[in-house]
Amino acid sequence: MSIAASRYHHGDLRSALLDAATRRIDKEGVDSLSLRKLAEDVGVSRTAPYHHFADKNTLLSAIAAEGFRQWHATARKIFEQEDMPAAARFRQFIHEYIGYAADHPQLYELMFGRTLWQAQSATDDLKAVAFPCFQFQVQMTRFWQMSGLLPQGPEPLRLAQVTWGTLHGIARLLIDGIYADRSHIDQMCDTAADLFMQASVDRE
Amino acid sequence: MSIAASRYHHGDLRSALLDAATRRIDKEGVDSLSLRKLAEDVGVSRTAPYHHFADKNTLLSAIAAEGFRQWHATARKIFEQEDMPAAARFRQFIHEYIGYAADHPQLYELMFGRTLWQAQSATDDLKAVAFPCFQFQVQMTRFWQMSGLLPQGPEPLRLAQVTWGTLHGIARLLIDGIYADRSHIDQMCDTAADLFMQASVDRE
DNA sequence: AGGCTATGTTGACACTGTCAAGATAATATC
DNA sequence: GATATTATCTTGACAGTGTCAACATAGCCT
Repeated sequence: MSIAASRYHHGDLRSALLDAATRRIDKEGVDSLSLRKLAEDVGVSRTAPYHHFADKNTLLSAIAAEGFRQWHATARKIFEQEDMPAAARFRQFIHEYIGYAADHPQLYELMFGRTLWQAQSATDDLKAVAFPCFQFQVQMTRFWQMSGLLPQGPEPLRLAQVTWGTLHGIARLLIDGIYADRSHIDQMCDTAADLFMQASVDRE
Repeated sequence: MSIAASRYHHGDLRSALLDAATRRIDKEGVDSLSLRKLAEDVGVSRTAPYHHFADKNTLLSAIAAEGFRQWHATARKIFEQEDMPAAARFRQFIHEYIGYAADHPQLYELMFGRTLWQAQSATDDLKAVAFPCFQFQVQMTRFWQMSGLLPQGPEPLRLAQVTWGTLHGIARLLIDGIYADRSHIDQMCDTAADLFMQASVDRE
């Protein structure tokens, strides 16, 4: 029982799986992740994971959920820097969002990609973490509208869908390598920020 | 030789495969498409497709390429309606783009998703069709900038990446069912259009 | 000590993409 | 028109996948 490697019960297989999976996803992407390779990584038989996750999808959902928790915390931190002017925070938020996606492309893909969302495969657990994250986006948008940073005409939800859509779209074009690459990141972020903020200037 | 069903050589297996695949993708999505089911659909053995496509990826690329050809033609048609004011054309373009994505979600996913682009799996053939399509987006952006519809500050390429990113992002949020659904489409499009065009108003 | 439950194991199944080798038909060549 | 070449299609095989069923082990509670 003393030597960790030689015991029958792993001890903390659940987190070991999550760790290994996260590492593998980060390296090779969601698609090439197999439960069997994963089990081997951790030194356990093929079907052992099924005692901790109902199926592959549940495991992926758990990893994505952790990603949302982290991102939500980061977003909150940026948004709540009250010593910084709203416009600067807004700009920083955009850079951080795209930066997060560019730094963890595979995780971002998992969090916001069709693998989990398209066929209603997202776990209730995942939804419970993700939706507050989405709603926070709307909250921030409302604040930026009230601050005069963003145009006040559209409903916050609509505007949030569009601004977030922009960030999401840029992130995806980058990640998937479609007509955009990492060297454009900062310029793209600034262009987006300018576009949004200029749109709010009052005119008579 | 007379009865089509009973001949050894299919006749036009290549297009039959493309047709069947396109139909299946439209119905069930790219992910659940299997070459074997496809072969069965067409009434041919599992490995017959390999005489017409190097591998699954090549077949998918061919389908995506056809999608790009179609979309490029549509975009061109909208853009070249010279009797219509530029602003209206711009707005229509946005609606059509999102509409196209919403009407053919699975094809859109294939065309712009990681399946083909992420791991450099896109065929040279596909790239040859897709890149002009991307570049057309930049061309249009430049025109809209010169027409005063879009802000003239940023480089056309950067601005195109951002505006296209917005459309792409909205499309993906819709398709993947992330905090947006079909009933929001028109409002989202108009919000985006307003946002972009308002940003171009001169101010002193 | 006994039994219950959580956790691990091997075996099996249906499914996938793809390669190799052989069969057949259309086509080109003499 | 006979023959050879080539395009096309077939079956067989392999390694890989997710997941279920049946069984084994160990930890914990009474």
